[in-house]
Amino acid sequence: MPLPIKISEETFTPRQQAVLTAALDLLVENGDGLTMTAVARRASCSKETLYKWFGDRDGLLTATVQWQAAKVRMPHVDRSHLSAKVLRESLEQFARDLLTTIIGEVSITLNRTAITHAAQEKDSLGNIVLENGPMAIRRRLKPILEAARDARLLRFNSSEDAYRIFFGLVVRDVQIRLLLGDKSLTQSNVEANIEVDVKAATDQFLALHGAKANT
Amino acid sequence: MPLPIKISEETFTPRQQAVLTAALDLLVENGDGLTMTAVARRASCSKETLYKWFGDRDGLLTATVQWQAAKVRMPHVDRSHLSAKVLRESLEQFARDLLTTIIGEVSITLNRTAITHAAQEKDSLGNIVLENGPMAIRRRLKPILEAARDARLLRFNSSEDAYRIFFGLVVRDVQIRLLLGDKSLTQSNVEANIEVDVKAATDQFLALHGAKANT
DNA sequence: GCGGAACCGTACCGTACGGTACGCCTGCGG
DNA sequence: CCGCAGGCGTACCGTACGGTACGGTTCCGC
Repeated sequence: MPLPIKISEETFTPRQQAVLTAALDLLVENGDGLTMTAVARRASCSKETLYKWFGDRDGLLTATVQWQAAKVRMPHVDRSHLSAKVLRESLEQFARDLLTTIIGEVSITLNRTAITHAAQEKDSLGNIVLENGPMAIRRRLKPILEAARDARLLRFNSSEDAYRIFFGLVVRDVQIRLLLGDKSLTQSNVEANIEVDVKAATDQFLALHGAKANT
Repeated sequence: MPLPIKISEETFTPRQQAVLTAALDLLVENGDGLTMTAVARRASCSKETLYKWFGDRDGLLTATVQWQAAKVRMPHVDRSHLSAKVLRESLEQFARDLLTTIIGEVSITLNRTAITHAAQEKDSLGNIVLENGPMAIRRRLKPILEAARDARLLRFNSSEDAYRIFFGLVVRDVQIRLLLGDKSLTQSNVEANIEVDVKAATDQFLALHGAKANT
């Protein structure tokens, strides 16, 4: 029973959401130690119920990832009143949300799980994470970039390229290092520098693509 | 039996390397379908031998990752004759090597394996990949950046920051998308654009940190 | 109060796989 | 020719876990 790519709102009953929460907690705690027995015990439900609701282990995993991934909220920017100031603030907000998200335990766990899954010819989890992560940001950011270009606040040829540059400037090596378990990048460590990094990335992006840029 | 972080050269006999090759092939083909039985069959050796040589499954995995990761070679740059042209070419070479590496099947497999491993309180594989990937690049790149700053070819405050910006500009969202199994990023797809991306990333980096940059 | 649906808890089954034991072959030093 | 070390192949064991079955309990509609 393949779940839909898009989760609207009440795809799951409260009880089911409690189960998914338990599953996610286990995932965050134990890495992939997500066994059906453990979830059942944690959620105080029977394995039979799990199988009835989610089909099999993969279904439970998919539902969990999907449900959590959909929780990521993007900032909403008013495109009609774009000024240099508003643009900068919007970019900073995007950078801040992006950084805050990727350094979170939940995001790390979800990405790890999806990557593990992708290592087995199964791309469903990867697609969900992609769709709710990078692609969601892209969908939100590109219109803003294009509006800013129309307003002569930015210069670039391809909004796709511009988005990817922004992504790179914000994320850099932070995500891959966290995914690989780099001990020298503690969450608090990165967290403390978020504002600095956000500002730096925005400055750099504007230096490259701002109206006054010579590129 | 923890293996040393650094592999010099003949840590493994040719026969052992054949086994590791088989293990890596299985890893690339089957994702994590690396079972001891499969490796033994592929390498035409007995499981008992595997355990004698590598201790346990983790040891075999570690040896495989370590052995392969150490094969990544970094470009060597002559720091004494830095000119704007040499610097640009060096940066492009770094970008090219970095991109070429991360889009390779082997790199994707190794990173996925290490990330899966990191999802279970085990950071050994992650450390190996980090050490031979991002950190190796950093070690090589930073001296060059600093030399270029001394030669007034670059401007920046922190060479650490400069390295990370370069990394971000080169890698962007390519690696995470590949790790997540993004179908719209085929290897040939990315490969065809390497030269364009390399040039773009270098241009952008120099625009930000080149001597004439206003930042 | 009653029947049934949903669900909990637990016992159970089958399998896959990590790890071990053993029999056999080969090559080599004496 | 003998003994033995190294290694191959295979059979075997124990366990963990996915998936199923079933008895008992709660809750809801009637």
